[in-house]
Amino acid sequence: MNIREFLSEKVQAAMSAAGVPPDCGAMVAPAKKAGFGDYQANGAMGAAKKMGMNPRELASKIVEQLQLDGIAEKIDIAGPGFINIHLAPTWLGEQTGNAERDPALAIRPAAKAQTIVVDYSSPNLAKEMHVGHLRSTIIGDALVRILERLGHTVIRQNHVGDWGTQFGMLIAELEEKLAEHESAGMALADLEVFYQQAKAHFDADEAFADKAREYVVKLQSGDTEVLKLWEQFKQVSLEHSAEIYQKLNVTLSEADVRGESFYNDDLAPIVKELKEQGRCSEDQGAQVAFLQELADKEGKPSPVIVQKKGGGFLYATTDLAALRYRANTLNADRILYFIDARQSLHMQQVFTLARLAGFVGDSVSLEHHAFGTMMGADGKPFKTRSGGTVKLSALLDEAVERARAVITEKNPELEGAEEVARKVGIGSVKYADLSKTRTNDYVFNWDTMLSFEGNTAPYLQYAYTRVQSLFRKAGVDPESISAPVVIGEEQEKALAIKLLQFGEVLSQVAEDALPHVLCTYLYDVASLYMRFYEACPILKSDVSPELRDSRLRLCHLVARTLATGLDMLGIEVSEQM
RNA sequence: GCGCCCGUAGCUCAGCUGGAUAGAGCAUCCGCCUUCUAAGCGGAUGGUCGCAGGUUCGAGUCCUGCCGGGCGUGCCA
Repeated sequence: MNIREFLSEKVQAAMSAAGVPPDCGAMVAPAKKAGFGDYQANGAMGAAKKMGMNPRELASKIVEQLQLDGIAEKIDIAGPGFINIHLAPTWLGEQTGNAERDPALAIRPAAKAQTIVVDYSSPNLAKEMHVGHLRSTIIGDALVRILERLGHTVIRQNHVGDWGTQFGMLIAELEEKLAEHESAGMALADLEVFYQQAKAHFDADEAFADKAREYVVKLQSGDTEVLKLWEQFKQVSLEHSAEIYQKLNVTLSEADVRGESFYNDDLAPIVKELKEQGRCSEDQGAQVAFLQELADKEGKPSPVIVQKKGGGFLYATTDLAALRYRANTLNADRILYFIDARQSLHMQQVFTLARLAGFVGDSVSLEHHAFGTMMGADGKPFKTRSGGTVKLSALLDEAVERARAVITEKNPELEGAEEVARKVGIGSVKYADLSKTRTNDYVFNWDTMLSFEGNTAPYLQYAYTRVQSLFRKAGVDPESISAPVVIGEEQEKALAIKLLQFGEVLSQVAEDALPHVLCTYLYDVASLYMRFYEACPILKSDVSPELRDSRLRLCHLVARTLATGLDMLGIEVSEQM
């Protein structure tokens, strides 16, 4: 049940019956404040304006036509012409009962199942994943889970950085380590250190630098020995990433890796085709496409270099190849990119050029979902005191450590505390990032990221365990309860309405790619549940069996909504904590 | 210079197609555990929504200008 959609249709029908032109929207939305009903329709005011009528008068005409028998218990008109709808508890009870019984939680799959390519995480294999990779990885993964849940075919693409000049240096360094009888795994145990060593070596040793440059050329021309070294490097680095993904509970696997190197053979043909189409031309020795579509105020076109002076290719070329592959070979209807906002112009250029060149059809939706840079407390890009970046694995370990300490303090008897600490710690870090929508820069803070109170993952996880605890104590299988759901107390009503909005929230999140909307929703559910829990006794002796069962069913729907919603965010729940 | 993003409570952030008295969390203060898990609940304090105009029945939301911050802006990705 999508209440909003349902009421919209009803109000729309009443509006046309009242003589309102069809282009005036019903403007139905959940009421902003208690006291204004449960849902409000704001369309009357705009329509009255258009029709030259008194808005309150028109509102009352619409209300006369509004057929909500059995659905609304009261409809009133307030202020300049707001129509406030008070839903009937009996109807809400029925709807909630239906949702509780439905294995799909009354979530309807998307009207049209699409093929959606999601580009996310995409770390540079030359270095270890750091906190800056968190957003792309986590937000992308949440979207992937949500889209799949709604029935779409999702193709994950981990566009790892596994190509380019720096790899010559890294491979040359690796070769020397291997000659010293070190295994690749050992030499690359710490990618950060290895990278720094290689860089230092490169800067200090002229002969080594020459070899590094030579290896770049050999790599690109397919030299088997060099390729073998590269493969080894890549393998060890991917294992590092896989470890992080597992810790993070992210669904990416090695099968989703489609790195830059994958498109190597497509680059020359891409440029060739652009040339043939007359979309790029030589300028200062490079091949450049000038995009009039992205011209500035003075009409100066936006330049995109697709081939360097020396003949080498750039990331724009690679991204064009990737776009073509995703649109044509993977047959995407939508292609989503979860990448840093600093690449906004680049993405815009590539999207524009790909469309112009016909690499991507008009029907394919290209979406760059950008987010800002992680900043330190000083307002500068986030670094540790020593100037390095914070490794993702260190952050996650710290999070689990802190969660363990809290558990020891709050619930020393807890069985499986280690597992719970993991879920709470990791969940906190993920939720802290997922719950913010900021497209601009955001500040990294250990304490807010690892807080376990208020609007955090543990709050939601805790609400879930409270429900589970009730069922353990009652010794009842929630599926076996047959009593109807009866909505009596205001806390029950508020909770029921919120629970029925799950589906509409998911559709919005899928469309706008904004997981924080789901976070806010789940927090609301948990919060309303806590209030309900305080106000409405369930297993106490003075509660009638019918009321007890009704409330247990409400609890059951809460638990399933929270578990399902958190799962879509990639956050796990525990039976106890 | 030009372009993109942003400016909401002491701090971190919500605010959906413009709607009613701008909301949470943290922090601070006051209450609530002999009965369903206190990682909780109730209450209080706290805001010229950067500034100035404009559009209209109505603007945090849309438009213009300014101030402030971040990022990008031809051969790294």
